[in-house]
Amino acid sequence: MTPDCVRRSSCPLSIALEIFGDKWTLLILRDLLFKRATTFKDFQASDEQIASNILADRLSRLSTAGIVASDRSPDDARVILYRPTTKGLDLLPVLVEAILWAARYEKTAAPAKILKRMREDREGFIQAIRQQFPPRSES
Amino acid sequence: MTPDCVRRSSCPLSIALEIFGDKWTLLILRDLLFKRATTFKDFQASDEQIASNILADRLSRLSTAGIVASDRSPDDARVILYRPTTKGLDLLPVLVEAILWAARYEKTAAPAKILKRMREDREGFIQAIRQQFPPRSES
DNA sequence: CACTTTACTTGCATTTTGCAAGTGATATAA
DNA sequence: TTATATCACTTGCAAAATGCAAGTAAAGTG
Repeated sequence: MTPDCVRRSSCPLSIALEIFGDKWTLLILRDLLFKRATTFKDFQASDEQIASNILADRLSRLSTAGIVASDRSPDDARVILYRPTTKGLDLLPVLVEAILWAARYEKTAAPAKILKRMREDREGFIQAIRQQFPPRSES
Repeated sequence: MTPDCVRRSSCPLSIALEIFGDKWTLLILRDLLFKRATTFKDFQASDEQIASNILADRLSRLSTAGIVASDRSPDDARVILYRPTTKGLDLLPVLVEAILWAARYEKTAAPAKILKRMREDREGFIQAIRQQFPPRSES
């Protein structure tokens, strides 16, 4: 993947794609935001079976990009707890639009109820998820 | 890239990413929708300098996925004219959200005027672009 | 009829991905 | 205290995707 410092162009879409334009990055964000994944193990447990080296790489990039933050668990010093920053939460509209598009045109397992909610009250849906993540200083 | 027939999971986001989760696919769509690119040459002319083999591969995937359609030019039989289908136009919200996100958090060359329009009248902005593409039977 | 243009394709080097098997630090059980 | 398990990675290597430069066929131009 392209490092942050060398950009193909200054087009916002191109820059966005250099940050999350791959098969895994937004899926990690999905687990973080929708499935409340917090640990490395949680992310490894998703259906898509991400390889541990790729997961480690993506988490580190997301962290560098300021999209996720992490701390060691106070209960177990082995565990690292990942959480979205505001910049990460602000990717929710992108996730929602991508999900709605795929659900409209492809055969997916998206629950009809959630899709309905997303479609009919996009803002409310996004706000409900945001509220699950308490504001922090470094976010 | 993953072929359409073998899916990692039935999650809509995962499926969406199998279709456009790479560094180039959405940029091609950007050129098609925002810059009115119609020919192979037009797409090659973008700032990001896509390699011709990758461009050919992505156009063929987009075509297979039903996101773009193409016809030979009536004026010049060498030229193939690409255009978005409805399914392609329906990716506009994803593009817009990605652009707004990048413009908010990264240094980009996005014109302030267009961003303002996108932010303040997302629906109108999208509709204005849609109307530039007349409806067709195969779209 | 030579020359150019268009939309690709081909061959090959480089980079990224994916898989399986570690590793070190910490926790837990005996 | 020691053995074992768990957690968050790392490492090595094969396979796939990407990027570059050069080529090609079909069609248009002077």
